Amino acid sequence: MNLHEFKRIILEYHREINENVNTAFRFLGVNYGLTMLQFRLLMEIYRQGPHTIGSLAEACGIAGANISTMCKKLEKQGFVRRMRDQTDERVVRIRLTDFGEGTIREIDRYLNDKLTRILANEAEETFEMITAGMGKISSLLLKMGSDDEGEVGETP
Amino acid sequence: MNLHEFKRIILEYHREINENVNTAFRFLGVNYGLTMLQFRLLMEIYRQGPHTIGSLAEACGIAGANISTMCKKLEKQGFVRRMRDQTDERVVRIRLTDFGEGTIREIDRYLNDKLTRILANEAEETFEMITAGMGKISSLLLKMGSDDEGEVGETP
DNA sequence: AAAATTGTTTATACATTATATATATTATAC
DNA sequence: GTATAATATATATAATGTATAAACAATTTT
Repeated sequence: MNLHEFKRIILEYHREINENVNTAFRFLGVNYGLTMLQFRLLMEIYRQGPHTIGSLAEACGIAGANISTMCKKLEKQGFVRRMRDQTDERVVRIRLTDFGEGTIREIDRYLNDKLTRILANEAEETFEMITAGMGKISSLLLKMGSDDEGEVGETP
Repeated sequence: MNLHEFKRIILEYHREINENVNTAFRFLGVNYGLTMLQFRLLMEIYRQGPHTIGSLAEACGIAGANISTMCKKLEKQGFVRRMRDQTDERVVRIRLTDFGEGTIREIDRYLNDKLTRILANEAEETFEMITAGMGKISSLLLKMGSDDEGEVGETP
C-alpha cells in the first residue's frame, strides 16, 4: 500500500469532503437558519423521539455541556421545547415543537428528493463502495489513534 | 440504493471520521504544539519548497487572510521565516526554519513508522476500497451541492 | 444524615472558517 | 505621467464546533 498516498488522503480529507458536505448542506442555513449540527440534533429527535440532554449527547457523540447550550439556542429559535422531568428534576426533556417537526419533515423530504435524483443513475455498487471505504478508513484511523508504539516521549 | 442509510453515512460517518482523525493526530498538539492545519501548512512547504501567502492559500484551499495570520503565528513559534520578496514587495515568501524542517521531518518519519505498522496486515484491496469510496462520496456530494432542482424558494 | 453520583448549566478557551475592510505595491489605461 | 485598477497581504471581527472545568441542584448510596 502506498504510504504517501494514504497520508495525502487522510490529510486532505477535511478539505475536500468537509467542503463538499458544507456546500451540499448550505441550504439548511440559507433556508432554515440551521447549522448542520443543529440539523443533526433535530433529526435525531425526529427519528428517535424526545431525548434528554444526556441521551442526545450520547447519541450524537457531543459533550453534554455543548448540547445544553445548543438546545437553549434551538429553543430560542422555536424548534424544540425544553421541559424538566417531573419525577427527576435534574433531567431536561427535549422535544420538537410543531414548527420544529414540520421543518425537519420538510427538510427530510427535500433531501430525499435530492438524493433520489442524484443516486438515480448510480449502481448499487456505488453504495457498497462508499460504505466499505468509509468504514475501512474509520477503523484504520481508530487504530492509528490508539497505536502508541514508538510514541515520542514514550516511557519504555 | 438505501436512501436512509446514505443520509446516515453522510451525517454520521463524516463526524466519526473527523473525530478519529483528530484522535490520530492529537500527538501533534501534545508533542509539538501544532494543530492539524498548521501541520498541513508546514508539510506543504516541506514537500513543495518555499511558498508565498497566496500560493499556500491556493495549495491548501484556505483564504489568504487566514494563511497570513497562521504564518505569523508559525513564525512566532519558530517553524517558519517570513521574508518580503525583493523584486515585488507585496509578496511574502514563507520558508521553513531549520527547526521547522527538523520538526516536520521527525513527524513524517514517526507517521510513516506508525502507518507502516498499521497497514502491515492490510491487503492492497483495502487501499483501493478507501480511495474508491472517498472519491465516490466526494463526487456525489459535489453533485448534491450543485443540484438545485426543487430548491426551496426556487423561481420557476 | 453525610457522602457520592448524576444531569445539567455556565463559563472559558481555542481552532477553524468566513467576511469585510485597509494598506501598500505593482500594473494598466488614458 | 498621473489616475485607476488589480494584486498580495494584513487586520479585525464574528460564527461554529469542540473541549474542559467548575458550579449547582437533585437524587442515590452508604
